[in-house]
Amino acid sequence: MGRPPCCDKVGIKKGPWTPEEDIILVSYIQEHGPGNWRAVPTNTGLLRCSKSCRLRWTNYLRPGIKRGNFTPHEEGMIIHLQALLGNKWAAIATYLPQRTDNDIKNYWNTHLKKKLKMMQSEPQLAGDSATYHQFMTKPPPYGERAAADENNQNPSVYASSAENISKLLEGWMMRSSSPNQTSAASNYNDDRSKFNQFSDRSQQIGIGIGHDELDCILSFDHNPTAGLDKSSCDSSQKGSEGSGLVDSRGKIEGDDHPPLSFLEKWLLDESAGHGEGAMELPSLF
DNA sequence: AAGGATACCAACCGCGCGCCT
DNA sequence: AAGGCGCGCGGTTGGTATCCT
Repeated sequence: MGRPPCCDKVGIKKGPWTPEEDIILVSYIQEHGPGNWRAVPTNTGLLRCSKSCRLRWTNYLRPGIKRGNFTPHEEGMIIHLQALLGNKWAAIATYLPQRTDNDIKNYWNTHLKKKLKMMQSEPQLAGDSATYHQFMTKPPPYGERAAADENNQNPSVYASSAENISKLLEGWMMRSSSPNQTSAASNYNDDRSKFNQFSDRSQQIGIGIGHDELDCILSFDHNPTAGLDKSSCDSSQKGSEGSGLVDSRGKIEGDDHPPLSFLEKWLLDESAGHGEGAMELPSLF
């Protein structure tokens, strides 16, 4: 028996999502919460597969997602967790609640795998943790925009999902109102005002994202370390199911972590003690 | 300046698991 | 108990951006 397609292929749109589609999806999820993905395309009229909707939400639109460069600490966590768990990106992502499994997977494939390969080709580096740290944190020789931007603390680097929503909303509002309104801008103040616009507008159209929630989201953009303390946003996130740091799968707050108490302890200690500071190799492995 | 090479990342695809009937 | 269905996960691809020659 062949497996039936997850959704009717006829009339299903593929490829990049448009701002309009994002708006529709976000507003629907804000109203109904994530889940029941099968019903999303039919209820919203989106010509997208349910899978595509879920993916778009979890990897891009979900609030609390930190995008852009990974901190050395995050790198360290990924490396160790990957060594321990293998390519269980979803499991790894539970320890990095601001990152999506897709993001981690991409980062591993494009950056870390390469770094580790270089490590293996220069094994003398591995024996010296200070050198290792230097090696792990130095930017790769080529095309490492993220690492360069890290030093600038460029707000646009930490582009949260809210910023994405803001951007798409900006375009949406430009179309739906005056065509000569704001052009694309990336500085903090512009973002700030866009967030306020978005918040106001969202209230009007019933999406229901308040200023507090946007403030919380903004804090991820401009204070990356704050993300490690997820309690900082709990109050404003609790109300919206699956829209907080905890993804729709609810893995973070649950007790279903893998039995990694030793590692877990280290990770928690690292988070508490180091923030995004220099990664140091624990003597665990 | 232009074309090729490389890097990055959003999105797709197919499979497996678990729940429900 | 078995099959159907929906969701989640991991691997992969394709488009775009950036860098190099």
